[in-house]
Amino acid sequence: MASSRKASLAAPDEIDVDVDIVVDPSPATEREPRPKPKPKPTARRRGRPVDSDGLTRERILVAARECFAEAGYTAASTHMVASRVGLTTGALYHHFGSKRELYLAVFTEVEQLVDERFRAVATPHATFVAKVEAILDETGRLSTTDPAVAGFALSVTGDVARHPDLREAFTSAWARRDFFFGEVVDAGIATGELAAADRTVVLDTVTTLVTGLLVISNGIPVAQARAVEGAKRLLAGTLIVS
Amino acid sequence: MASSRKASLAAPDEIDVDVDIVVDPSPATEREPRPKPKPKPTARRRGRPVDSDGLTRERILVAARECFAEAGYTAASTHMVASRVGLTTGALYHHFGSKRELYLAVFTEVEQLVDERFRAVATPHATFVAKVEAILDETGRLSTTDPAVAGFALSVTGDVARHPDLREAFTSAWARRDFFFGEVVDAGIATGELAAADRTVVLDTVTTLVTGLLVISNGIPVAQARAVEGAKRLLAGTLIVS
Amino acid sequence: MASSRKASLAAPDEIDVDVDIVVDPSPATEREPRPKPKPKPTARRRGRPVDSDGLTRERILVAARECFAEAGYTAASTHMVASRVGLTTGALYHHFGSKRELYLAVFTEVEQLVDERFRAVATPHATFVAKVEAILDETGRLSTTDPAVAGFALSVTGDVARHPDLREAFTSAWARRDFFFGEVVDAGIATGELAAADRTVVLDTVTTLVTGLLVISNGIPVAQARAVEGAKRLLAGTLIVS
Amino acid sequence: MASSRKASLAAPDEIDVDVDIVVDPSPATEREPRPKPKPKPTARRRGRPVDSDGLTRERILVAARECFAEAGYTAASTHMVASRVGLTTGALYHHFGSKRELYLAVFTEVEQLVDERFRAVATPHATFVAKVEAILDETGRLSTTDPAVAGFALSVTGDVARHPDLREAFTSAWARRDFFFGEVVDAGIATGELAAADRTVVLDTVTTLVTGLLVISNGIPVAQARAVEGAKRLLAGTLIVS
DNA sequence: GATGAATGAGCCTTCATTCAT
DNA sequence: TATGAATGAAGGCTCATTCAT
Repeated sequence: MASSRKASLAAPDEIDVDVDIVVDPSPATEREPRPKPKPKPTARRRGRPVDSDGLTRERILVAARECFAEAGYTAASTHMVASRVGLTTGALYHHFGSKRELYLAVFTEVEQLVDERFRAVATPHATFVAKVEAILDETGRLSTTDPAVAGFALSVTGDVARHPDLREAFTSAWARRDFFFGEVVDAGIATGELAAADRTVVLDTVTTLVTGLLVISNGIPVAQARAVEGAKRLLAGTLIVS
Repeated sequence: MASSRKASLAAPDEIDVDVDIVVDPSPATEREPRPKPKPKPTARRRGRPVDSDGLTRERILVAARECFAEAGYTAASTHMVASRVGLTTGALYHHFGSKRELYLAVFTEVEQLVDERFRAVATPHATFVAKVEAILDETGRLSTTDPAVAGFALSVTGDVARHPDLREAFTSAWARRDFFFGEVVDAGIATGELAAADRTVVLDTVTTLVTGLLVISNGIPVAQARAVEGAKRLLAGTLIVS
Repeated sequence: MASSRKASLAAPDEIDVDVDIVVDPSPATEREPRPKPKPKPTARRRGRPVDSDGLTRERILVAARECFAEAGYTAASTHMVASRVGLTTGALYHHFGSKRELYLAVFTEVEQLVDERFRAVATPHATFVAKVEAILDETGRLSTTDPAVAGFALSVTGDVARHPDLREAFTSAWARRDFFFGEVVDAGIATGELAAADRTVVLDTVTTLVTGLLVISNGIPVAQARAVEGAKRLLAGTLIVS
Repeated sequence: MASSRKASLAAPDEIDVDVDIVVDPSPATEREPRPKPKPKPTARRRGRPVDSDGLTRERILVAARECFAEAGYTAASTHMVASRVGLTTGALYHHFGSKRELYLAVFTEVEQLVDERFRAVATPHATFVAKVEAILDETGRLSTTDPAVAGFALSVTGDVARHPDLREAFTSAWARRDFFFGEVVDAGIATGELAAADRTVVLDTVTTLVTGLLVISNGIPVAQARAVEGAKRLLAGTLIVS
């Protein structure tokens, strides 16, 4: 209800082109009790909702993930998250103690999800190159099917750097991913693809690639697809004729 | 006319309020982009020496760069910038019409600086690989000597994605860098190092690498150094034994 | 909020009523988890069905008294009270219609209790001075044994002044105490200790002393003890050598 | 600064204030454009051009004093203070960093004022009794001419007990007053009116009396006047016939 | 009777921005 | 040019209260 007002500005350059930043596929304009199969147009009543299904917490997490991905920690407001779920900010605090806590919860969930996906696609393969290729592919897939996850993953870097109090969970998560990537590299050393001395170098290189892909995806999806291919060919040694 | 707002955005409404308006006698329909008659002192006119103005302006830009790099667009406050220069926020508005304008100015400057540095180190080399290696090295150097620049470069990705109204300058800048990287790739095609058909793939791959390095640098500098090495060896084909 | 679901507790055999379960002097100290409803197996029921209501109600009153004493009307939240009893705020509303009503209930109870204690210690004595001394002593005792009562008694003054809608009960209570103190003074007039003309002066002076003691006690207990002695000696005329 | 606090605590409370009851004839009720800045001879200190309107700060302090006196720390909102001065809450923060800081500033000012007044009236007298009588009289005068000061002075006890972070200034202030009262008592010992052994007892008794008067004044002004008389006669030994 | 979920108002605080000086 | 004061819109969070279950 507060809104209205900026109507006046309306971006004159409606033309807008290209880029078109990612954006969540499910708009959820505002205020709509959205993910509900049964919309129930009436404004929410004061007490406990009739259709409470216990999924609210999960819905909040999803909305929060999108918001943080789209706007970052600071710019994403609790109101933004709440209204996307069709709640008031107060209700959010019934489920999460603070914005920070909410962020951390989203973080944990996302981090776990990404870790699982990477692990799932990499494990079946035997060689380092095959594993990394699978990871790169998965990175692309992730950005496509789950833009919010990718967006969030990107946001994290900046958000955490800026808000020291978010760092706690981040550190452990980063360690976990590092650990996983480490396993991949070690597999390469085992197969002889990599020199043991190059362990950290390779580790950081892979991390850089994946990070770069994640960032790129937030801008131009097509570019990411090509970059994935390029990265794979770089690994395979078929990109540069030499 | 219902302001057609891209449903896509969802981002916060930072958009400058546009309260604007001085008593505008013209009908409301007019949608002036902003009656700001900013002088745009970029182009020096009349031999008039910049009277300290240029000096303060530059100091503000430097401070702003740091702030935006450290905190991101939303979280960096005008006060933070002003106080770093030893001014009050009000004074800022003598040099820049708004936070957004300031950001754009910083952006332009940084983008130009980065472009110049990349160009400077790449040009002397003849081959694609050599050029890219030089760029990668320069990326590392940049992060070390000019963390604010690197930080800002990183922030940009997120900030721009989140604040549609910042996009304008971003698009052109991105195009410029793309253009430069395009030249580098073309050089590779000319030397036969790359297949013409791979142009875009390589372009995006290089971009991804550089982007990844920039992001990484904001977290663990050491990792970046190693990643630079790894990336170079990847290009050279000496990272993976195969 | 973490708040693990309490599910359990239940305690079906809550029927017991007993005499009155004196106010448990050591209720949940602070936000501690729920105070575990003590089973009290040897429940013996009286003829009344007493549905445990009286019990919970009393526990709430005790907790509320403490909270209001500690934090004042505004700052004491319903949550603070509820959690101290091991309930949710919603449950509070089963026993009291509103925070205000709860406050009023506590008020009435406390006021009555104080009145009774003062009356009990003063009555046995015959002279004004003896009665007042007894009251002063009792004030000290009250602050020590029942800090919550003393704290609340003090709080009242301010809370009532600030929240006009609480005034109703206050007025009558004040009248009651005034009435009692009036009796004490009248006793003094009867014995010839006081001049009839001084009635109101003495009345207000005694009130002031007691009030002062109550306030002081909330800060430094020791000081109160000394003040009690001082006041008594002032009455006895042995404080100032003259 | 720990200030001995009883573990059992129970803390005091908002003590009161009540200035109201009668329509407060004071300042701009709400939204008033701005009370004409009464030309208090701007004693511009130091050449520093603090600007002409150094009065706003003072106006805020006055309003805050009233608000805190009337409502206590918790219940007095920044909005309440701001609107009374004809400002928005935001403006408050231009002058005081936080509500707490504002409170502390008011506190310091009030404490100083009270101290000065007490000192001023007590000093001229030679005997303990005379000094105390003067103080008691001044307490009454204070409550009448400056209800906000008296109200605030009273509120302090409760507010400080409840908000530990306000304690800092309080402790020192309390010490200061104690010190002054100590001097008064010492004067009594010097004149032989008091036994040296009774020092603390007398000290606490006087404090209790003054405190009680302050509290009472917030409720029924007339009662206070009578209590002042009663207290003086108690000291003089003419209240009780004996 | 009690819980859990929700609301809506209000609070403290921050911030971009304006404007008189 | 620069400052200082001020505004108005949020923002994060708390709270009394309501109700379906």
